Amino acid sequence: MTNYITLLKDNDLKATIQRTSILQSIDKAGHINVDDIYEDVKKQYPTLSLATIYKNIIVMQENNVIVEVPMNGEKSKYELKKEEHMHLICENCGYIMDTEITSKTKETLIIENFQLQSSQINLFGLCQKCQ
Amino acid sequence: MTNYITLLKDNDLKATIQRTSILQSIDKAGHINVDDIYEDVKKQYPTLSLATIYKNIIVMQENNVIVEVPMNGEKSKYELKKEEHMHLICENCGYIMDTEITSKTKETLIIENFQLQSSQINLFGLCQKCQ
DNA sequence: ATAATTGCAAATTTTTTGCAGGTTC
DNA sequence: GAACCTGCAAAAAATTTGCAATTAT
Repeated sequence: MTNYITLLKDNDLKATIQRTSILQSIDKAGHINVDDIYEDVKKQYPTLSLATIYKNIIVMQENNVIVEVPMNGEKSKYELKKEEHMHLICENCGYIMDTEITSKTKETLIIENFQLQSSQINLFGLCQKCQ
Repeated sequence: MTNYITLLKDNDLKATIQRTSILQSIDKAGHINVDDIYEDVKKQYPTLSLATIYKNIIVMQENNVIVEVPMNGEKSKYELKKEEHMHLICENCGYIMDTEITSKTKETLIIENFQLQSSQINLFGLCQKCQ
C-alpha cells in the first residue's frame, strides 16, 4: 500500500485512496480491464465511481505509472509499468504471462532505416496447463 | 475489384458492392479504422452505412478476410489478411509498415512450456523520413 | 490555503440490434 | 426462390464532461 503511495508521488500524482486502490487491483490481477477494476475496487470502496477509474487510467498512463495493453476483440487491459517484456497469451484460458525479451530477440529486431524506440510483442498459444 | 470478389467468395461470403468497397478501402490504406473506412467508401457509395461497416468488419474477421490491429489509445485498425508479418509504427507520422518476421527472430521466440500458435509484433520508433 | 480530485448525473461517442426492403447466388 | 445482406432508426454500451463537495499536500 505504501508502495503505491510512493509510486504515485514519485510520478507527480497525489496519493488518493482511489488511486492506490486501483493500482492494487491492477497489480493483483497483472492485466485487467476497466470493468474488472471497477468490480474489484467496489468491494472495498463501494462509492468509487467508474468515472474516477476512467479519469485515473488516463492520468496514470500520462504519468508513466501504468501501461495500456490493447487486446484483439475486447477492451484494453492495463498493467503496472515495468521493464520491457513480452506477453504470452493463452488462447484457451486467457492467462497473460510476462516474459523477458531476450537480448537475442532484440538483436534480430534491429531493422535498417528504422530507429527503434520500443517494442510490443504478444505471443499467442497454449500455456503449460492448457496444452 | 474482381480480386475482392474472389477473396470474398473463397471465404464463403457473398460479394456485395459494400464488401468489395470496404476491402478496397482497407487495401488502399494498408491499415485503417472504421471511421476512416466510412469516410472513404462514402465518396463512392454515399448511402453505405456505418452499421454495414461494423457488421462486415465482424463477419470478415470471422471468415479470415481481414485482421484487427489493436492500437494503443485509439481505435483498432484493420488490414487484409496476409502472411505473418510485423508492424513498424512511426511515432511521428503514424505510418505503419509491414515487415517480414525473419526466421532468426522466430527462433528466438521459442519458449519452454508454451505452445506458440501466432505472434503479434509491433515496433515503435521513427521511420526513415521522420528521423 | 490552494490546487487537485472525487462522485454524481448528464452528455457524448461508439457499437449493436431489429426489421422491412433489396440483392446475390 | 431461398438465404443472406443492407440501411435506417432506435437501443445499448462505453467513455467523457461539468460541477459542487471533499481531500491531499
